[in-house]
Amino acid sequence: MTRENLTLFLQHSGHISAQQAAEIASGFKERTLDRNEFLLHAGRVSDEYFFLTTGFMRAFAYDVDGNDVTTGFYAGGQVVFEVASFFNRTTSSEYIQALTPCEGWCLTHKQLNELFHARMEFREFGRSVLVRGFAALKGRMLAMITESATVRYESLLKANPEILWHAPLKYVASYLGITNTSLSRIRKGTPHH
Amino acid sequence: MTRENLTLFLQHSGHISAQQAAEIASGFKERTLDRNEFLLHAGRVSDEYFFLTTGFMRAFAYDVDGNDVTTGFYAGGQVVFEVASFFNRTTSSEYIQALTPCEGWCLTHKQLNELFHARMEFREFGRSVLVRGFAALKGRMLAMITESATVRYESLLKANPEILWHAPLKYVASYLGITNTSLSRIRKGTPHH
DNA sequence: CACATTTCTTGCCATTTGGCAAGTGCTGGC
DNA sequence: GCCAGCACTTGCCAAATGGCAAGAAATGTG
Repeated sequence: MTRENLTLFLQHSGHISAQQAAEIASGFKERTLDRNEFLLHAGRVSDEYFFLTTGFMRAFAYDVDGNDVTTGFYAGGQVVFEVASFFNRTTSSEYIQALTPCEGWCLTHKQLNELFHARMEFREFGRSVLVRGFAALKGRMLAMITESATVRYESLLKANPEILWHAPLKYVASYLGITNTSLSRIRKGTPHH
Repeated sequence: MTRENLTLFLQHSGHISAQQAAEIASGFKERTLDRNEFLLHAGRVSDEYFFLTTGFMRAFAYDVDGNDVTTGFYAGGQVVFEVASFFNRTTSSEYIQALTPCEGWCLTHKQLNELFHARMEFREFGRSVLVRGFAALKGRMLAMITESATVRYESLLKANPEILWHAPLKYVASYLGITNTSLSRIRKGTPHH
């Protein structure tokens, strides 16, 4: 993706004027990731605010028993970073990994703060990224509490079919909060027993 | 709570100087709620950024079957508002209700934006409120996926015993993602069958 | 204080989901 | 192109959680 496209992306995602968007875009550094490459390792401090333009990523953590649990999926057009680690400058307990080759643009924490300080529109954009992520997670949580695994899977299939294109089913399963065995049975469709 | 205490609260919660804190505090309006009174109704737009000083509150929504699902609990010292509704100025799908008589201080969306614009320290404070809420919800989600209902209950009991003081068990149950029947059996301790 | 209402518990059983292990199939590297 | 290693499926059964309904306990109200 060219820097011109990044400019357009900023304009459309966040009510930012063409002029401002071009100036903001000039500070970003291009970054690509190979398939399976990590954007962030657990134990490190997240210092990349990454605008993913093409490709597909996931975030995951290990639970106490050492199981890999997928905490999020990210497609092109989304901002990818670990919120708490990035803003609080604490070590991350999550990994972020490319599931396909990825391209995008990134800012360091320092650059982001300077831009937030200098440009109100970009500040609003940054806030809306946080608010959007928060609201999405609340929705997932409510679904987790009130809907069956089957319904959660069907909703995901309808709302985010691209996840099923790019991620192995075992990652989808832990994201949905079920085992890969159960997901397999749900996908088969017939009642299990 | 006096306005002087609000000033101290701001100082300690957000690296805000005494001088700034006093100026910021001067804009807040005092607000009290009776037990069971609503801070926010579903269908309305949240316009109160509420610093709860004393009392206990909960947020909840209704699922498709009309069941009341508790989405959050709030104790004194926390900021209470519906993030998406407040910042995006959209109608809320959640209610926020006082479980005990409550006291606190509030800001409107307009006031908050003016303060964010004028005062960098307060902006940082606002961001940290969002980040903290986001991280807490991620932790709850991970626990929901990886831990049994019994473990989730025991963790809650250890980390937030005040919830059990103030909220009826049926609210705690839906917050934990289980039925009140199951919570009752978990509390009893003996295996159920 | 007495009543009505709500909350909580408990027994019975159903349903959902998980664990394990074997088997199948796909994929990627040499 | 072959082999090794994952990923996925499936059968069997176990464990966790839920649904319902009755009763007990707590709570609010006049």
